[in-house]
Amino acid sequence: MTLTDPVVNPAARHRMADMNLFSELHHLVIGSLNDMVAEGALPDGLDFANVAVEPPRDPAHGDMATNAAMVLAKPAGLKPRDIAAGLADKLAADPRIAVAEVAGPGFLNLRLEPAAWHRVVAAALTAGAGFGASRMGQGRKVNVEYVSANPTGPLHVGHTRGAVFGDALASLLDFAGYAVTREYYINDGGAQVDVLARSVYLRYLEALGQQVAFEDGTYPGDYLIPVGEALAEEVGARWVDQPESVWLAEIRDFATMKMMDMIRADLAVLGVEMDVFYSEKSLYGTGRIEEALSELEEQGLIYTGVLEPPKGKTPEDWEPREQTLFRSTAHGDDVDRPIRKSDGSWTYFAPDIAYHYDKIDRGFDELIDVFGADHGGYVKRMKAAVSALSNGRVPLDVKLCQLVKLYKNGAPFKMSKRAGTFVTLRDVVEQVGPDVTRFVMLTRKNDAPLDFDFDKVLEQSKDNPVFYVQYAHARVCSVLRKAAAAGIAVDDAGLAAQDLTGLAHEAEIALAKKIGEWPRLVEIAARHHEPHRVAFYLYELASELHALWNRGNDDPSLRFLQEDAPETSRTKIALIRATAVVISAGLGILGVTPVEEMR
RNA sequence: GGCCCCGUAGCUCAGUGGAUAGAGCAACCGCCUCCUAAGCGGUAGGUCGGAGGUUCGAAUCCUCCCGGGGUCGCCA
Repeated sequence: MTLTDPVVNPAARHRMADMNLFSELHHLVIGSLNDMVAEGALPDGLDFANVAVEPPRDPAHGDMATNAAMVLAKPAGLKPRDIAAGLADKLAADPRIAVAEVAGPGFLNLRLEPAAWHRVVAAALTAGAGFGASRMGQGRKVNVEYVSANPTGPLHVGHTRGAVFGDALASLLDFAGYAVTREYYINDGGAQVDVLARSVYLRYLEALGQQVAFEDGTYPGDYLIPVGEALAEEVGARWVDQPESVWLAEIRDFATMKMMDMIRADLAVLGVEMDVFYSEKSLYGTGRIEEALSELEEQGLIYTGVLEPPKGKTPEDWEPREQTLFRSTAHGDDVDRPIRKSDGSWTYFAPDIAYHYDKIDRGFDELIDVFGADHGGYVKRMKAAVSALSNGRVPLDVKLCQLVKLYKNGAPFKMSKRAGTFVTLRDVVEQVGPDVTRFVMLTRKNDAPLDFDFDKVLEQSKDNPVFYVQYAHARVCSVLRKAAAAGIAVDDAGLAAQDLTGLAHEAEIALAKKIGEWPRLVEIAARHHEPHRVAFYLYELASELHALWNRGNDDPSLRFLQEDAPETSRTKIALIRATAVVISAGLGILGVTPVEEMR
């Protein structure tokens, strides 16, 4: 996926209003390069796609750096430093740029005028929660499928991570300009809901006073007791001593409905709200599965055949078997995959194909599936199916969430259904709250395992990133309250209009620069489908604020409230209020509420 | 054995094809008559698992190898 398109794009002017300094300067650089082409300083027909404007790793190299000269040197047949020098002359004429100097092998380092950073602060105050929102997605329709837990019991910790990840990713994409649908696929069509029904039947008998035994192959969980009771209340004793054929279908529907009510409530506790719950069962008997498969059949991708045994390790009960197969290898999979069981019924893969076909049919431009890491082996065949069904038009990105390891006071906390130490989503949220749960779940990349310590996540110290970020926001609010009490106006509109030329100290500019990174970070995180980047950025932003705050200890002129100097105070308050605006926006994407005080 | 993910400071982890690879913890040295010290500054700590390759430039892309985890035809 490429971010933007080239060169003289009329939309470029509008992007200026986004106040993404990086993309602004990128367009400036590209424009200058075009000028150089027009003047004959560069040959025609150069590809500027790899020209980047980025913050250098070492701040000593300035505020921005571009690799333009090094990328273009070879195709242009010129020395990188010569191109850089020519480009530097052009860029130096821009009012935002204080210094443009050639460095190293041909980097062009740019130092910006403080006013450029002041504009960032004002833009944040003006845009408020919308600061950093991007048009990158151009309204493209994205479907994010997540959680999709079997409707057979309460959500557990693993689901919690997927729920938070998927939800934050959806918010991030929304913020980046996509039209997002949050979706949950209910696996209510397979054998596991029959098991659920039998388990509920036992609880039903129990509710009617019978002694029952839970054998293997049933769910013994207490959460089914009220379901059995509710069923007994509704139908009375009429299914006692009746064969399964009489009650199975009805109890299955009843139980699935109850489970989904519970799951919805669990998600609500976490603050997750789906747009669509899509039932697997609704695909059966309606021709939807057949429709999807006939689409594949027309492409010659369905055949009857015998699979080779897995290479290396052959299962003991392996025997050659003829089955209906999907030629997923034609779309990048390693082996073809069965879509029918030997009894003629569908494998789980068949309705999944139909489900994704339906998503494509609903007009989504991109699909994202969030799965647990144990579904890794499923990725290639799903991508193959989507590729085939959409003729390669719709990309599917599958994000795998690794395990969550639980700790209590530094000691591993083993989960066991039998020992009753099964930790549910609700357990976690009730113990530490939705905000902490959500933030902590995003303090690791999705494909890295996550340690979750019930005690450490509640610790109020800088070791706890949740607290650290919240504290930064609270500190700003504290200053605003004090300022208001001193009669200083601190409304955002007024602060946005404040003259900021007084913000000149390097520690103040450093904070403004961090704020300026926000729009760029949003786009990078969205492009990678990685919401954890938002959490890490917020930590860095909070760190800049805490640093500046403490500089006030040594240097009173850096304190935000300056006695008898309300204008100076307002200037400094504009900076930290802009910081709070970004923290608030970032936390909003993560689904975390910013706190105003922490006492 | 095939496929997927991971391997970066003593520990836990960030890192967008860019310059001398970062943060937190732990260790050591400092900072509160002052907006929340629930915080901040500094010192020290690295063959980015290994070897090739692509590139002007690789922790990042490709190949192979080593180590850890996941997964592997009628469970979803």
